[in-house]
Amino acid sequence: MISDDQNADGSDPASPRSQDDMVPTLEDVARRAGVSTATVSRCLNTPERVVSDTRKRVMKVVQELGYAPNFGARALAARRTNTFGAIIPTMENAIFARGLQAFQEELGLNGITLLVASSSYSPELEEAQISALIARGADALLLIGHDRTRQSYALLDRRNIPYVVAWVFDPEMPRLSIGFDNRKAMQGLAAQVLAEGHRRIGFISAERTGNDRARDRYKGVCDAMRAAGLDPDADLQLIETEYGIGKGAQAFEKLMAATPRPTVVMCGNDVLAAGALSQARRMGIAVPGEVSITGFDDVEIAELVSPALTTVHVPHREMGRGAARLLLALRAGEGTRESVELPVEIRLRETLGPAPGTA
Amino acid sequence: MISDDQNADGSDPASPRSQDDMVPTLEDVARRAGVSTATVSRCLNTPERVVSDTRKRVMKVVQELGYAPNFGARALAARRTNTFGAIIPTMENAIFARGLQAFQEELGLNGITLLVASSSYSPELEEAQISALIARGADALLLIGHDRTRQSYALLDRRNIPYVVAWVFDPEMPRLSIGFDNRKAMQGLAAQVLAEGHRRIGFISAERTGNDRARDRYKGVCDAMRAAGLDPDADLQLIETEYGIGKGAQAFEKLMAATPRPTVVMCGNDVLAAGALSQARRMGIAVPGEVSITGFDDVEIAELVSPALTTVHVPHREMGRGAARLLLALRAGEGTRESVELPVEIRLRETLGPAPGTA
DNA sequence: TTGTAGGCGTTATCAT
DNA sequence: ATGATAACGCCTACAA
Repeated sequence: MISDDQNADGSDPASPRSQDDMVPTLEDVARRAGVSTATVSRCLNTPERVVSDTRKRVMKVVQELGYAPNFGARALAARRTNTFGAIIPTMENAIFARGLQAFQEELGLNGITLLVASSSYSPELEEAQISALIARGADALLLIGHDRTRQSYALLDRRNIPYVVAWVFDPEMPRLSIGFDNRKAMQGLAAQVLAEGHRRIGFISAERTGNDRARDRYKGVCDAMRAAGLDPDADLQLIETEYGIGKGAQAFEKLMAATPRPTVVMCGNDVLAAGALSQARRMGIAVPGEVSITGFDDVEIAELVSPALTTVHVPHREMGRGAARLLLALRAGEGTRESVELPVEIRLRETLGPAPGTA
Repeated sequence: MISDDQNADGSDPASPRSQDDMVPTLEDVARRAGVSTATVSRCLNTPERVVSDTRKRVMKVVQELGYAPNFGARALAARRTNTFGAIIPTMENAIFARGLQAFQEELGLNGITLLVASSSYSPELEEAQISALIARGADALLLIGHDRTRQSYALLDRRNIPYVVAWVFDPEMPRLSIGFDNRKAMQGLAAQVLAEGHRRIGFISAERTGNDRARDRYKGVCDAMRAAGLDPDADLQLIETEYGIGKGAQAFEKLMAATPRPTVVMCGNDVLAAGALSQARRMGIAVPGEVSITGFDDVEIAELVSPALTTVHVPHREMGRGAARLLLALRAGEGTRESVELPVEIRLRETLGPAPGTA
């Protein structure tokens, strides 16, 4: 915590680590307040069980010394941490940031602290993070999506850590989750697209390995196509790419190189779609006149861009808040084991129009 | 980790929370592997100091039992946590998300875990978070800006926790920091604006209380105006607002209601500017023909919007990475006590043009 | 109401 | 190379 070598102050090595000695402990407080450590502990944890007079005295000393309980010791002795953990793929994606903010706010209301880790979409890394959070005594965990290593689930099960899978609701998955049905949602949007007469579809997907949301969204498009008598293998052109406006732009350009061109480019998320849109402008392609574009998530940029993006609105904050409540209930032993499906809503804005040549 | 009241399990109600009994400890592993706890500990921490044969045996048992060291106990005994903490105002702001991601990546490379908390721009809340992170044994802290309670600094000092103030470089502040000079940067941009002939300036600022970055940016505009012989009190119209595209739009509308209108609306950040821009379009005001608009930060939307936003580019990722390195060095005792000023760059794009009526 | 003392799971210092 | 064992800081029966 401090320099070991730097302070080569000649003689009486003036204890190069003079700070640690100064971290006050419960005992320091107790001694200085003239009470036992038990009393100090009570002042901090169950103030009502100590007479107001001594409590005041103790709290004063606590202030003076700037005492803060050692979390490790406390966890060790009390066997609970009032800490929840969350592992998200990345903080750079606004949809997680927003949901997490709500998650944290709800937890804060209940006196519990949130630890956040991000896995960079790597199941192995996520496994390590889960392990780390468990080791840190996380009372419960928020996870994104169902895709993870078998060991991750084994870890969770063995310790019987309450957890909830968020951002996804898959009726076929038995795990407790809160979110929406990505496949169904995208299918709904695709149905709208097909209703506009589009038959050649380009799809810009986020990377699907280790990401069930992305996979489901892709499947949703296929579902809708089949339902309309189309063959995804023939009429759907897929590009998988990383996250980012620039990536969406590149993918769009590639898609436009095909002959014949797709008449609509559906995107796995709004950021990709925003990139596609900007590229269309750059290429002088009219949207939705020549090509329609759709997104997913309905983040702020969806309304900002021009023409405004047709997309699927997802209740991120509600998901975060709901996840917190589920976990809180679970921890309290209330058997809220029912997954919750949140509604999404197709937002028809300006980037989706009829297929060119349609009456 | 367990409910205190709930499980009033009268008789044998199938113990609703039978997990805790099964959490393996070092001792369990030791017993099952037929070695001492010390050896197991060594296998985990200094594997080179234990013969390969026993090590394999031990690790096998570790696997079987799904053992994970108890963090609290470890912190207690080892007196270090390999954990850094970061407190940001909000996760919903992309500039922090991005910097934090880089911060975390750098830390991960060095085997240290990051704990993130957000203060919602409240100094009191931040103080509590600092305390919580210290209690959790954070070895070092990343903080945003200089504005915080006196007690917060007292806390930090008393425990001698290494910390770095990021997103800001204020030559007048002695504290170790990494970032850029918000005031100077905004002054530079404002000078450009003035050079385009603008004389009536509208400024949409983020809320300035508890936010020195916002204050400094505002001051920067004033500096530039004075340098050009203008009086900020007379020629600058200020609106302070919350974060968000919608808020920027509202503020812009309000600014446009003035007579005479400002010929340029400078914004404290890109998100506000994006909102202003969208509102201009909505109101049929030509940008930059009738009104120029500028942002700050150069986040992705700055290039996405049309016309593209003139703004100040800030190296968010470099800040995160640099902060990590500073902290790492500090912890290692390398006396890198020098604040680092990162360069910003004015990005002249399309939303800034000459003042109407200028030759 | 308050104090005493045992124990929580690891690490680290000595021995062996 | 490995094993005992004493901390580490706090909580919580239990006793007073």
